[in-house]
This record gives sequence, C-alpha cells and structure tokens, in this order.
Amino acid sequence: MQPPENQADLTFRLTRAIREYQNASDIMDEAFTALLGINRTDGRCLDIIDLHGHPTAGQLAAESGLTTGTVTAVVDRLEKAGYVRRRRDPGDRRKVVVEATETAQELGTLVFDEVGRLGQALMGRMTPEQLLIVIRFLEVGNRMSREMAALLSKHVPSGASSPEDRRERARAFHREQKAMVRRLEASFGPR
Amino acid sequence: MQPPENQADLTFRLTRAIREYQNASDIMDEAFTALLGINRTDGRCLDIIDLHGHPTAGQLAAESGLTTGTVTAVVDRLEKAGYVRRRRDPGDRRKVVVEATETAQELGTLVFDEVGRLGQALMGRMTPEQLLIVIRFLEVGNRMSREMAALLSKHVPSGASSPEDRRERARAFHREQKAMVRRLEASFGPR
DNA sequence: ATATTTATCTTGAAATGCGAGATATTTGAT
DNA sequence: ATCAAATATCTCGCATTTCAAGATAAATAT
Repeated sequence: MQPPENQADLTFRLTRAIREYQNASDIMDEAFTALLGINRTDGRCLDIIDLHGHPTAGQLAAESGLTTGTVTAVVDRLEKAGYVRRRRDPGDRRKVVVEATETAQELGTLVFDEVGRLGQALMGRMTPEQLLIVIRFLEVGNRMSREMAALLSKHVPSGASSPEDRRERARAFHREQKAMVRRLEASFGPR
Repeated sequence: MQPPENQADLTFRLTRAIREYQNASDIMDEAFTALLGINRTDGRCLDIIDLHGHPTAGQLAAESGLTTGTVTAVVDRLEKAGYVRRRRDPGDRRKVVVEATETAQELGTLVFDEVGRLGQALMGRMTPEQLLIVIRFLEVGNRMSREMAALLSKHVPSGASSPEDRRERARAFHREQKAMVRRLEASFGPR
C-alpha cells in the first residue's frame, strides 16, 4: 500500500482531466458553430445569450469583452442568420434585449439534448455522496478561478505597457495572490 | 429521506457547476491575455503552445482551427511581443517549431503557479477514492464530448448552406447521436 | 426645465483571418 | 540518380471583424 505515490498519480491525472475538459467542450462548441455557419465570436455570443436568457446589448458586451459597437455588428449578423432577434425593453427603451429565436433553440436542442441526457444517465449512476464530491470540487474550483481572475484584472495595464511593466505587474499579482491563496486554503479546513 | 428529489437537486447543481467551470476558466485566461497585452486569438494559441510543448506551425493551425497563413501572422505577433520563438526542425527543415520564451513561461508561472498550488492543496484533502470519483466523471465527460464533436463535424456543411439544409443536418446528427448515446450509456454499466 | 448620465448604434480606420498561390523541402517512383 | 508529387510555411490581395470616437435617443439628477 503506497498512498503517497498513488495520491500523486491521481492528482496528476485529475489535473490533466481538468485541463482536457476545457479543450473537449471547446471542440464541441466549435462544431456547433460550424454547423450554424457563424463565426467563433458570434457563436460565443450566442452561447452567452442562451446562458443568460435574454441579455441587453450592453450586458452582452460586458460578458463577451467586446465593445458595444462590435456587439451591434454581432447581433446584426446573428439576426440576419435568423438566430436572434432584438426587442426594446419596455421598462427602459434605450435598452435592446437580445433573445434567441426558435430556430436557434431547435438546433441547440437537436445537438445538445442527447449529450444532456447522457450526462443525466451518468449522474444517475452516482450516489448523492459521489455527486456531492464532484460538485464540491467544481464549485470550489470555480470560486478559486473567479477570485483569482478578479484580482488579476486589477493588475492589467489600462493601455500600452512595456515588457518590464508587465513583469512587475505579474510580480505584484503574485504577492497578493499568495495572501489570497492562504485565505482560500484555510477555508478548505484541516488536511 | 427523499433520494429522488435530492438526486435531482444534486444533478442540477452539478450540471450548473460544469457549465460555470468553462466560464470561470475563460475569465482567468482572458485576464492573463490582457496582462500580456495580446489579443484573444494570440492568447489561445499561446495556451496551445504551452499545452503541447513546442508544436509545429501546422499543428498549431490544426489545433486552433486557423489557416496556416493566419498562424504565420499569429506567431509573428507573439514573436514580436517576445512570447515565442521559431526554430527549424532539424529533422525536417520545412517545419517550423514554435516554442514559448522564458518571458512567457515566467509570466505564466507568476500567474498560475499559486492556482496550481491551491489546486494541489484542495486535492491533498481528498482521499484517493474521492479523487477517483472526480477523475472518472471528468474523463467520461471528456470522452463523450470528443466523440460527439467528431460525429457532429461530419454533419457540418463544407461551404455555404441554407437554413433548411442546416436543420436537416442537425436532424441527421440527432438520429446518429441517439445510437451513439445508447452505446456510451451501455458502457456506463448497470444503473 | 435643463444638465448629466446611460444605452445602443454609426462610422472611419486598424486589426485579424481567409484562400489562392509561391517557395522550399521531403518523399516516392522510376 | 533524377524527376514528379506531396508537404510545410509564408506571402499577398481581399474580406471580415473589431476598436475607438462620436452621434442620437432615453432616463436620471439637479
């Protein structure tokens, strides 16, 4: 019985699976995007629209990291392709609400509902305890990433910047990060 | 004790955590990309370069879904920014091998090593059995996604296509997908 | 009532990506 | 050994996408 080595192997294997998860879902999204005949950015925005229900153009811009001008063009293209429509928000007529059409939803269902069913089948074979283990792992990981990203954003230069400045900023982030890591690690409880 | 409802809640919660995982890691990548002062595509390619060690330009094109001409421009920009360098493959002088510079690696380490440490700390608090549950879940999910994506790619039109054609293709995919789902579900074993 | 802020769209210019083709290298056939 | 065919990357003209400044309309604050 060699728990230390076994643990290390499993840790490595899990790290790898996590990293590959991102890649696998990217590939699926790309294929869907290609099926719809839209470009990568438009596909990303359509996913955001689906995930958020019916965001305003501004919300879409914020979520996607694109400028509002670009979002106008994205929505124009998606509207032309028949995948979204615009609606004025009745409570604030400055705002344009963007929603997915029935066409987009139908295609999404055709492509993703069986994946979803398969996922349900997989989860259906797991005990509540097992589900909770995975849930906790992912939820903690999500929280870690979000907090780290928020902190890192504070160190991003607002305009042009030299390589030396970037390195200094990365160092400053690293120092603050260590404090955050200590706090988060403490929240994990005893080892 | 209500196992059916509890199970459904947990399943929903896990589905949600999975979907949010993708978003969380995207946000972290975006922040890193912004710190480096490179655009989204260049950041994506730098990630591929890091993940694959030192891909050839052609491999980078295949992984990224970009044309080789575009990859040349991407590598030009990354090289100019000091994050990658080109090297001729001594065994085949047609091939250009692209590798990350020490600068890129240093910045990557500054930004990601503590996240990695935190991940290790989280995993260090889990038993081998718990690790295995998460590993299996992710590895099965990764396999599902990859196989689905490969099948879906076969239904992507090779050029311009009408909305009706896209719908038909999605339907055809759906039918073949069901057979695949049955096979994959059978591989999960008894419920 | 007026000034200020907010939300989206327009526009000119810059950046990015595609696709055809050029160039160099390697592989396969004779 | 020689030549044809295939492979790998880069070049180039053009198309598409994105940015940033500014315009317009609507909502909020004074």
